[in-house]
Amino acid sequence: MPNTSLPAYEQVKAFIKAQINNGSWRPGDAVPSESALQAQFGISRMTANRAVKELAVEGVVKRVKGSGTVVAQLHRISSTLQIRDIHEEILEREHAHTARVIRVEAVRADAAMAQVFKLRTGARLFHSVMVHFEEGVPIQMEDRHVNPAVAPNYLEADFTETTPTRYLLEHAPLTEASYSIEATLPSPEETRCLGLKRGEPCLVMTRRTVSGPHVASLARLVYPGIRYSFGGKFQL
Amino acid sequence: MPNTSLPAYEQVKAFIKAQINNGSWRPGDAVPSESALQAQFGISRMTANRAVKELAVEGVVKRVKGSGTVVAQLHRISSTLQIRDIHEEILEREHAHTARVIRVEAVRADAAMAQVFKLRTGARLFHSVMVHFEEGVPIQMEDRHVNPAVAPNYLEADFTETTPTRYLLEHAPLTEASYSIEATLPSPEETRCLGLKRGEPCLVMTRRTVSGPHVASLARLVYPGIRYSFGGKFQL
DNA sequence: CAGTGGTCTAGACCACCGA
DNA sequence: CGGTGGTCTAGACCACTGG
Repeated sequence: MPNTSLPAYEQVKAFIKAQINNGSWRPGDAVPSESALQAQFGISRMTANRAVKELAVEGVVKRVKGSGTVVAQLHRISSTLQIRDIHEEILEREHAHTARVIRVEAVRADAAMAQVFKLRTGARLFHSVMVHFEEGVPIQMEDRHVNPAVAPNYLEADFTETTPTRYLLEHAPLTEASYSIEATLPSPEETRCLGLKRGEPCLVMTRRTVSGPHVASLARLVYPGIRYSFGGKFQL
Repeated sequence: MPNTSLPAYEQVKAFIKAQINNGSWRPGDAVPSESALQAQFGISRMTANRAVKELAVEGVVKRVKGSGTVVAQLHRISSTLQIRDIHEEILEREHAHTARVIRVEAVRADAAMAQVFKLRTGARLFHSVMVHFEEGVPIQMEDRHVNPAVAPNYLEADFTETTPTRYLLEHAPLTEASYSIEATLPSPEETRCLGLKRGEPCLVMTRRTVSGPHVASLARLVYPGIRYSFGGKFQL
């Protein structure tokens, strides 16, 4: 009873987590039912429900309708990987963000790009290439293709003032995104623009965004492997 | 009104998401208050609260106590990065998992390792090195240090039968974990064990797990950059 | 001050599960 | 069948925000 001021459902959550952490309840063991918790803590069922439901969302317990609640088998080591606008990310570290625009142009989709955007080969696409600097140090090279249907004036945007990510989010409501992170060796141009030495590896995030019916954008974000890492934390 | 059978709170969530996705409500715009939704949908306040609260958890809207709810500024492109036992991950792809144990031993902590584990320099640690294969192809090299306090019999485990991750999860309830993902060039030993060519880059995940009062384990997981990527998806 | 979200209650009906 | 979780209601008190 360390905190009587905590909300009741938080106290119930803390109690359950404590039983799991100190080993009293092993994975697969049953967790008290909502009505049992209701009686034990002198709370209403809605409050007990909220506590257990949130633990289920966090992956700590597993609920089966009609059957009961059990401690989750493997405590998931999971974490929310935030993919954010590089501008905001740098500002949050209280650093200065600058950008150098290398290329903004209209291009024709090759077969691979056409497939990504669900357009025909040769369809018109916008293409931008730029380098982002944090405190003057190159930290990301952004090579992006954009569907003209969602941002017809993309070529006129001033990307020293706003980022493509921000521009797109403001002009095309985001409905879906997928990404992958890989390690690769950069191309000669990427090596030069990021100020890398020969053979130095990079983290590459490829990100595809969807806005309503359209595939909005495909971005290839190249980070110097030695100056950048994706990280996260998870707490039970 | 496509689905009258959907739970009421899901209908409210769908309504709000639709307004955002079709551009009627822009980032920063106010979302109707709980009492307004209550009246509009003919539901109780608890139900309206649940709908908006879940959207807040998903990052679609932002709530400020006493002030109100607004559409989130930047729709977070976020995704749960699952960090899982490599054995389960491979089985889920319906592939065969095998492992080759290279080294299992007790070592003395150097200064850096001691700091990670919050032990004194020279303290006894367990150390294991192994390679995981998917369908016979090397896919991860795992170099792991383990705190003897949480797994005193670690050296006796048969890691061709179980993975260190699984062994630790079963012997030490997990309370906290942090990780980072970087791109690096592998060491000569890693290059050899993973069957890489010279200069081929790798994804390295460094993962630290905590169990109760102890730092349980520090793992360095090396993946061939060309054969592996971390990926995820996000849907509004 | 009135309006907001945060929390909570004491009921309720339902679909589902296992015995 | 009884117990479970999933959902919902119609109230309530509180702390906080803004004008």
